[in-house]
Amino acid sequence: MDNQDKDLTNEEMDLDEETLFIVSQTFKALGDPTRIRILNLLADRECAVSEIADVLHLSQSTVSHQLRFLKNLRLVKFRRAGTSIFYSPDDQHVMALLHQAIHHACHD
Amino acid sequence: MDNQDKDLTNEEMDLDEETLFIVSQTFKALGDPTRIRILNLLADRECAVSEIADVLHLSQSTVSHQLRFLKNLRLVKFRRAGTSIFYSPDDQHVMALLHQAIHHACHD
DNA sequence: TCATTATATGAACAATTATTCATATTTCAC
DNA sequence: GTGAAATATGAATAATTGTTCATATAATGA
Repeated sequence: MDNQDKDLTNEEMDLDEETLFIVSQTFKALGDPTRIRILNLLADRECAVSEIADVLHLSQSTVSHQLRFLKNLRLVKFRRAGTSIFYSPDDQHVMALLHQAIHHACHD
Repeated sequence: MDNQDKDLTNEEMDLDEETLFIVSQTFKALGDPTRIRILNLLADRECAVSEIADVLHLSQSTVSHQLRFLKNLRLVKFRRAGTSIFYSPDDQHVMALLHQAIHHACHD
């Protein structure tokens, strides 16, 4: 029996390559403490790069690199305001996953 | 203002180190295609190591290594039956995260 | 006990990744 | 335009990680 032979939802069968890629990329994005801290901060409020660096005690370069990572996956968006660039979350699904995981880690 | 000064839920503030570690470890576990495929299979049914290897076309060693990884994080449990060892999921929260992510990847 | 089957483990290797340092780019005020 | 401030980028490095190969351990049946 292969994937085409069932009309159930796909989730109990072997995943196609694209889905597998998207899912693993998404979780990989959330699998680093620095990115978790950045997203968790942005969940609270839109922040400029330097602000993130200050609040989280990270170098400007580190923050910028990680924001590029998150931007490439469309997990954050940004707007320019003068010389500053303000970042905010751009994927409610992923933010929900993060929120859930934090909640479970805190309460279990 | 530091973390003790608010009585809101913690999730909008900087995370303590332990929570950060647990959350990032959890997502790291889900951040690899092989582990995702294994967990997704186990979500459907309890499986022996060799069965996982066969179904997913992976080497016995790879499966065993990844199961150890998942076992260390208490994401799977196992029972022995003769010379076989059957694995199954052991963390409903993490399985829920995986299920959600797959669902979103498939439907968005 | 011995051979067989199933699983686990350790070392080695290639690949990926997070951070740092130095420097480039962009915008604005003057 | 020039200088200053904010952000982005590239190269280099150290650390982590996933797989493979070879071998060890454990349970079974004869």
